[in-house]
Amino acid sequence: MPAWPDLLGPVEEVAPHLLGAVLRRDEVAVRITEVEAYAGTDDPASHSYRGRTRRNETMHGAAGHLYCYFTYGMHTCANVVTGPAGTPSAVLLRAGEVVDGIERARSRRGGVVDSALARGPANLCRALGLDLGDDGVAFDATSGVRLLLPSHPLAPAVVSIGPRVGVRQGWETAWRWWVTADPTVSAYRRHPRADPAVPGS
DNA sequence: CAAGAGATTAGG
DNA sequence: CTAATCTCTTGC
Repeated sequence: MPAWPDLLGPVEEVAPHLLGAVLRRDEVAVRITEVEAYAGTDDPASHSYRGRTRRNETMHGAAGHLYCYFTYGMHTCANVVTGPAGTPSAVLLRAGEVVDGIERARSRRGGVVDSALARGPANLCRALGLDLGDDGVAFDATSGVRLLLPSHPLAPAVVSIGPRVGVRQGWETAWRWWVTADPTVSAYRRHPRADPAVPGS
């Protein structure tokens, strides 16, 4: 029996179930309002599309771990790994609502309105104090990083679905889920040089 | 080996 | 629109 049976499964099924989950890092907790799915070698937008590297090592591990990566020379983003070991897939946590430790989150983010404290994948990490040192940690008491899944998935009526933000290849795949009209959700931005639509699709 | 792109963001 | 400047991929 895997440690996180609810996280193990096709990433496009697990991802929307993470909406409403609470990710806690010590005293700060965030209720997840926006996620994106990234799969293995068939998904051109995924870090694991071109195989295993030192950076995406955690993505190839077992479900129930945190995959943190560094990007654009300055930002950390966090994912929940959802595949069995050897099958890379993960859910990018794009935005959330700070539900505990808001004073600490404010001091880390400096000057933004509360709804923007954890808006955007890199900002969510800053609010929670997550960085590369948290890559690969398991969700358990000893790591200080915990994940509380909702007892029931959010009703489909309050969930919106659309294309992933900022990806150049595979942008047509509607693998982004967010809580409809939630003020903490980030704005959609197309990649400046997104691949043209495939004719006939 | 050098250059470019990237699951981003804040600031003009 | 640009800079910030890490990690990996692509091109010469």
